[in-house]
Amino acid sequence: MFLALRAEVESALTGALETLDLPTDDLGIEEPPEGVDAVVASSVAFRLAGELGAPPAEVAARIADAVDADEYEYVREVRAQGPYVNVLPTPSYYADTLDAGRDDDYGELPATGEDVLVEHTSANPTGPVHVGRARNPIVGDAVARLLDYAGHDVTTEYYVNDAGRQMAVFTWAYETFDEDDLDSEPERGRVEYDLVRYYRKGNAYLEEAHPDAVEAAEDEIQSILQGLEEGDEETYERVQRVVDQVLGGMRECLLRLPAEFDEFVKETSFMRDGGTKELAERLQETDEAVIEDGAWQLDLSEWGYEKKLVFLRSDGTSLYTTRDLAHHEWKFDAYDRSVTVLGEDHKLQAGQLQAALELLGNDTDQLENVIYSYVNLPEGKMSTRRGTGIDLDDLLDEAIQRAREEVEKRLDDRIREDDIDADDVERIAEQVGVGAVRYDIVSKQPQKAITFEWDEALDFEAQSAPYIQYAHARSCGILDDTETPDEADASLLEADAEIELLRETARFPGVVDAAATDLEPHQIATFAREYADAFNTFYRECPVLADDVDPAVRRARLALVASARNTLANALDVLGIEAPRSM
RNA sequence: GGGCACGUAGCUCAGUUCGGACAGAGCGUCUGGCUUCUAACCAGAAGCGCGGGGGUUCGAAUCCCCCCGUGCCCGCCA
Repeated sequence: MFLALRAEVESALTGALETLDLPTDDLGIEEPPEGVDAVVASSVAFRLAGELGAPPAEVAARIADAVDADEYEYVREVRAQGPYVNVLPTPSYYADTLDAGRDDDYGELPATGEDVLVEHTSANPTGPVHVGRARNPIVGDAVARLLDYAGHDVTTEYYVNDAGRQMAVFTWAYETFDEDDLDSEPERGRVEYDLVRYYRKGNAYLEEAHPDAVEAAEDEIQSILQGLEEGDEETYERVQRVVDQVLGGMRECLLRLPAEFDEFVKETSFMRDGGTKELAERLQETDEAVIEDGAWQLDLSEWGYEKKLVFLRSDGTSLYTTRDLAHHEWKFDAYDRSVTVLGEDHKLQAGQLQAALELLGNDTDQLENVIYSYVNLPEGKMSTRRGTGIDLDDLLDEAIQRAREEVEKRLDDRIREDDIDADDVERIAEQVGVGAVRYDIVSKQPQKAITFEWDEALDFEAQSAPYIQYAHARSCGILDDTETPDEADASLLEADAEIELLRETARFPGVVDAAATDLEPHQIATFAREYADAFNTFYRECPVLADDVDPAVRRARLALVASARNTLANALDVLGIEAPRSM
């Protein structure tokens, strides 16, 4: 309802300003602070005060007088409060919110018909997913869900980097070394934990072995790269044997979050279909293409890049960015918009990619990036190759373990109404543990650096998923054994806590809209926390099922609780966090 | 050296796009609350003037300039 109200306010203010013969370019619409009855406000009077030579308060009063609230469904009254023009909503604003909130899909916006591709994670298939890059699947999955809620047709893509040097190294190492050569047992039963040992062994060998031996190995690695470039089928099969196994394990790990993908697009596919070769030829024909030291490069100084972008090595082979250009033209072909979630270390590359795409005549307005900073350990960076880092599997296991302890502690602490068996404990522990990890990451602005600390990542009491999940479980506790009334009179909701909760409920679709526009799922995380605050206050102050509650009031409160349950469940759903029915 | 990010209570973070109502939460500290729909909760107290300095403005955490600190990037790697 908030979006509808705001639209009415825009129209009303524009009309009022036109009546007064004032400019309407900036309406100064904002949400008032806590403690103000208004739901929407405007600070436009400040700006017009100078022009009119009158104090802001007087201007605000004049504007408020010029609005006829009767023309609008949700605007009850527009009044000046000091220099602000404040808008109070009609009873139907609350009544319609109470109705809309009871739909299971409350918060989902109407379909836009826009096809959006969200590429995220795309971690090189070299080994177990570690926490350093865990931000990518968590933020990426939330962005995809958010755009879905905002009404777009979303496809998620994992771009598989199976053509680079590291995969050639991996393939060589996998074929060269035996189990006996490895100096450690796999840390886990899953396949990527087994195979990563070959990758690490290979890298160590290249650093430590006799120069002659290293040269022989390098020859083999080069022949793999050349084979891929030439589209040699046997080489391709050899590399894929490693890629598919490791990727399969990584997918299982990501599924625990859960992060799922509609498409796995392989980098080699743009070599095998000739797309990269054709693209390089088009680049060669541009005015910006130059040959330096035998390599084809792009002079992108017009776009502000000092560094030239090499797109063909002196031996004629393509580079990652060359293939990624073909990849992106493929995206542009198939989708209306393309969003990529990537680490800040790829920022320069992404900028050059965009410039090159423009150079090739693409409309890059359809391309957007969500950039995040890596999660580091107190002692430094995490690395798959060196084997330093916390595995995402370990983090999730630890989170679930700590959540299980909490659930069990609470079982001992108090007598509960609901019956919880061992399966329930396990389910709740998983929902809460994984949810806590996701919320910890998705609730922060992605561009801020995070240093990983176990106790911080696994703090269930701070502003965390469990707090929001708990509010949801409480709402279920009220609704579970109760008939949800068909009729509910919103005007009976008069307590501060009730009105506040209803106001917050009304905001939800608007928050989805804003967060999706900005590609910022953390806005949903902030909202969800504030919403849980409002619900918990309501829960404390307004009994629903108590005997002395008037039946009509009870019906209204039940409807409000149903709206709250849907809002909490869907806000969590946007973030990819489960909403337990009991905790 | 250059480019890009980030710097808000003791700690972890919202707020910065689009400048406006007293700068907000959680944790921690202190106080009170479970015969009442789940106390992973609620209510209250103390605590920051937004890295530093200039500027623009009626008004700056928010915009501009300089400086300091931290991170990332500046490969014929990905």
